Amino acid sequence: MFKTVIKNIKFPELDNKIMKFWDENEIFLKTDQERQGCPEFVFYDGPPGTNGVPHIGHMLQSALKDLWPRFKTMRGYHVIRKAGWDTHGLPIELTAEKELKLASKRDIQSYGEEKYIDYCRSTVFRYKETWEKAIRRIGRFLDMDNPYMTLTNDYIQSDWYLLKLAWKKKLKPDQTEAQINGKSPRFLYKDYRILPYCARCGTSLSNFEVAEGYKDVTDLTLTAKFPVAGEANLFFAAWTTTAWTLLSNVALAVGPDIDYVAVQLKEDTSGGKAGQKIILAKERLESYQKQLSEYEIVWTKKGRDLQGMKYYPLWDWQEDKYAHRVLADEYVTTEDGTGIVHLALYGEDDFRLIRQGGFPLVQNVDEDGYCKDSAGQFAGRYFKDENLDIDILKDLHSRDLLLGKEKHEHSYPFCYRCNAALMYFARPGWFIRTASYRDEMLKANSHINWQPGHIKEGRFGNWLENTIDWNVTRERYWGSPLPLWTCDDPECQGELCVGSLDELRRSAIEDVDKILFNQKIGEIDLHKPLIDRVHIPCPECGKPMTRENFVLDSWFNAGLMFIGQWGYPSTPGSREIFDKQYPADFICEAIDQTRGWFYTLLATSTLFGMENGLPEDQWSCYKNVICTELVLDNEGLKMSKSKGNVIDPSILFDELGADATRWSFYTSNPWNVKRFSLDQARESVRDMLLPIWNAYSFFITYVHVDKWTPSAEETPSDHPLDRWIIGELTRLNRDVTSSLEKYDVAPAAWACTKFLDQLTNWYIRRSRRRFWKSEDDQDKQNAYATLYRALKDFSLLLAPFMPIISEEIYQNLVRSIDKSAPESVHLAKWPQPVLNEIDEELASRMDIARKIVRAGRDLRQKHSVKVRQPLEDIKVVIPNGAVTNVDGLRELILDELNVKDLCILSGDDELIQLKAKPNFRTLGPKYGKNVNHTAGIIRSLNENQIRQLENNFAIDVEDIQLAPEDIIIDRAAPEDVAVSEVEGVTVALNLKLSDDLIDEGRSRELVHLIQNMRKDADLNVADRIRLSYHTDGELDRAIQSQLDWIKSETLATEVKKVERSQNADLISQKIDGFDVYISIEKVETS
RNA sequence: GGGCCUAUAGCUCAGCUGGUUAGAGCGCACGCCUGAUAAGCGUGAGGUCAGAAGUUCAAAUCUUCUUAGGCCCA
Repeated sequence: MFKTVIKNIKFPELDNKIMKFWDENEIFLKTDQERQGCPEFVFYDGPPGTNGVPHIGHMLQSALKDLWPRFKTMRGYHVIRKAGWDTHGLPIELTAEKELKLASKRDIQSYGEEKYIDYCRSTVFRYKETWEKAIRRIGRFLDMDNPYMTLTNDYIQSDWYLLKLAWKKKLKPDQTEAQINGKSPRFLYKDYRILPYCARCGTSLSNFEVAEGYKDVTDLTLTAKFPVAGEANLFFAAWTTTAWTLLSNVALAVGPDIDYVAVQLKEDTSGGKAGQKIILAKERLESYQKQLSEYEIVWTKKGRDLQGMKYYPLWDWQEDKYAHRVLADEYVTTEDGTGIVHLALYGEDDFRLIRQGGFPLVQNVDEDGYCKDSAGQFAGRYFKDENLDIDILKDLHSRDLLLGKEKHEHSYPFCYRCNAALMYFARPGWFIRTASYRDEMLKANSHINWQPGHIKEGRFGNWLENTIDWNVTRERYWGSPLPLWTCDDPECQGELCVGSLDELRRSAIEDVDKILFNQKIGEIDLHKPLIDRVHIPCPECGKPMTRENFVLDSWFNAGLMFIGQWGYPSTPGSREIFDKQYPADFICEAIDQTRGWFYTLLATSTLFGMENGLPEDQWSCYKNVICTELVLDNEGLKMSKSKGNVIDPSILFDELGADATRWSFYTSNPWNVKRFSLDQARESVRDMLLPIWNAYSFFITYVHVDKWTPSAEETPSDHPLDRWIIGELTRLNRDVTSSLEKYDVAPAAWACTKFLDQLTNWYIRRSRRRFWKSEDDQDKQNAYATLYRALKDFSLLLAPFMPIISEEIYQNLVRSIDKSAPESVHLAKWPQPVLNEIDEELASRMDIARKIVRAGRDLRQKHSVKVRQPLEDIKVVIPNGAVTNVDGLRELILDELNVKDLCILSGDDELIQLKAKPNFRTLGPKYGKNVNHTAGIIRSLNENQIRQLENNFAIDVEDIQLAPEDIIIDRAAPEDVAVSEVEGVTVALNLKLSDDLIDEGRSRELVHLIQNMRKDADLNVADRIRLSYHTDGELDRAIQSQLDWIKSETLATEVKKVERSQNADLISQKIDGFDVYISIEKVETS
């Protein structure tokens, strides 16, 4: 027997109940166990960092990430849903630095590397429980007991495995990169890159940190004169805002297409002596007017013609036979300075050009910000020492190498921690040659299904096209260690990349297990600082090698979770599970991951795939991906603490519950920016949850009255409502299934909303009488069986979306009467749509019936005739081409509109005016420019002509032949008749009231009053009553004429007309202005 | 500065390959219903489709530009 249903449902309480049920019965575990041996559906969960709290955007993520695993489990797949946590990376170190009040790497050194790293480790899981709670609260099934964590030894060894793969792989000799720098052809190689760097803190900064610290400052800028080699009195003029970088100048850059002039000074000026010739961009002449004064242009040349010219360095100690030449590059502009740029190894573009041009890598200011001994008279000076600029300036001036100086205001980055001026410094790092397998990554991308589609060729494709080699290391402390050892002898090139702990054991000089044993955590620990104490004999010279002091980019770390989560390949058993769990069918993250996780997964898995001989379509470790957008507040602003517009997810759960919160994310495309508000989320309760609950509760109420139970061999009903709703259910099943298979959630949700409307506002509404009528006939059985199936299947289809309410309904509708059924809706089979249950013809007839009803209601409203007042007849005109047969649906319409008769009129009734409208779709191609002339003719066609066309005859009008398909016939109602039209369906209601109709209407009013009294008396729907009333005259006549009907409607066993004095319980009411006195009394059944 | 996305009713969003009068839900107004009832239903008002130009017989839809917002990267 079905359990009774709480009318006053509180969804957050239902959440508790169902989640408790899941826990106690280990439903999640069973989704794993019961699908063992089934085909795998592979889902990868991206690892969030847990030193921050989850926000509403993560709820969107969770809602989506939970949907497909549930769906696929029901579809018969085995789905592993392993949680993951990102436990490395800069955010953790920044938190630690802040809390320990450490401002620099030097501070960290003096605090103690080991203590610092211990502290980092201790903060990693600070909000892990908060995360776990939020994930559970939204009803997500996720294995958080066995998560993958990037800090484990198994995971780190996966890092090592992949790095070793890259290290072993070499460029082919014909690949150009090998020629450029003559460096290691390995796919893992050491190089430099320019990073924002604080010399005082000894730390490079992330872009984000740099952005924190820009300030407007006034600096002394100067324009130096570089003497052209072999030409007396000819100089290049180059401008700089950082005089100290001149100490490391190695080249000058010009724009290839920029016009440069050599101007000869006519007199001595502050910038030079008469006769000297200065080279600068023509466009910049004007701004040097003061220094140049009177001059003459000697020649004009394009920048590219200056390329290769040699010049003398500003100081003797800078001499280097490979340096001090001019090169041309597009990046040079004439926006400021002289249009000639001095290059030193303290800028990103500089670095690129210096490298491309094969210039020496000179840095005369060291990483502490002091001039090196090689910097002549400036050795030992601090780079931002104010006098340094002035001394350089004076020195140049004294040797007539200064064209000009001025104060210049610009914005310059400062260290956000210590306020010192930053410099851009070349830092070492280890790189993976991603650029050399760009084409392979593009091929891999071609096999990925992106939602939304434009990401594939757009944002992500563009990013791949522009891939440069990937710096996978950071000069930090807390992270996966780079497993690369290089020879202590600087002359020796020996290096070794270690691919696993076992390999390290075999290779190391020391006893690895002893050195790496971390007392505090009681196990081997591969992190710094222990790993730094391991040495390996050099394969080249046999001397000891020391580990390169880097940790891995945490993006690299996270990017190889496809092997890392199993600890592949070093963990026993990982190969077997990896083979089954690669590649992922589905991942889902926010759009910022195109440069993050989406990219790093692809970059690592493509390398992995190529090296392991996987086919091209498996180079990407994910096949389908949904990119979600941001969740904003209802003003379209980013939620942030400072604006105070953050919606705490727990508020949603406490007020609305998990299902409603989830649903509010499913109803719009997740790849569009979502404006989110609590009010909007509340709509999910009102629009979906309550109507579902009401429908379910309605069913249970009547099932209890009739003690109905489903039987195994239901004969299919031929009632049109039943056949129709089953067809719509099947259609829903088909549409939801295909949408979800395409990873397109919103249309699936919309289809559910539409079905719910059809179920509640039409099927149940129109079937109510079938449930409450007293005969227990086949029709009633059919109604029960149909509604039962609709609710049951609907709950199955909703299960991936709203796991709670669907579980509750399933438990009652299925499990409470069939203990052999799957224990949970989430272990049940997804219903298979039987497509021949969709009767398209019936569906379109039903559609017309609903339109007729709408038009009829419209008329009643316009003429203020209540639905309780029966009317004689309704006339309906249905457009040509539509189904004219409403047989079987006639009763529905009559009942809904409370009319006695319905007649379908042929199209030529006087009710209707025929109008022809041009069908541009066919006319356009036929008439082209003359389409408007033809359209005019069509609009002025008379009814006869239209009828001819309607009857499929072509006609000629004004020499133009019109075909039937050229017009669209519009049946409009003339303004002055009581007629209404809804989407082509026109109806007329007969509003004339006969005495009989009036009597009927009044007795319906009486029934209405009695029903209200039943409700007020708290009677059960099946309780019988005795009815007493008093009235006279017209109203009494009406009651007498409908007595039997009134009795059956109100379940009155007897009706007594009484005098007012006879019964004190009589309650005074009014019907149509007549007084009536009524009392009811419940009949006690024995 | 570059790439990508977005702009449609008061709000949140649909609108496919150009083609009838641009749709839905919410909100609002009015009304209905009441044997799902601290629910339910209907009708109505409300739009120069961000702006401009172009292609076309025809543009919310295609092209270009502009404006505003967003994300990512420099």
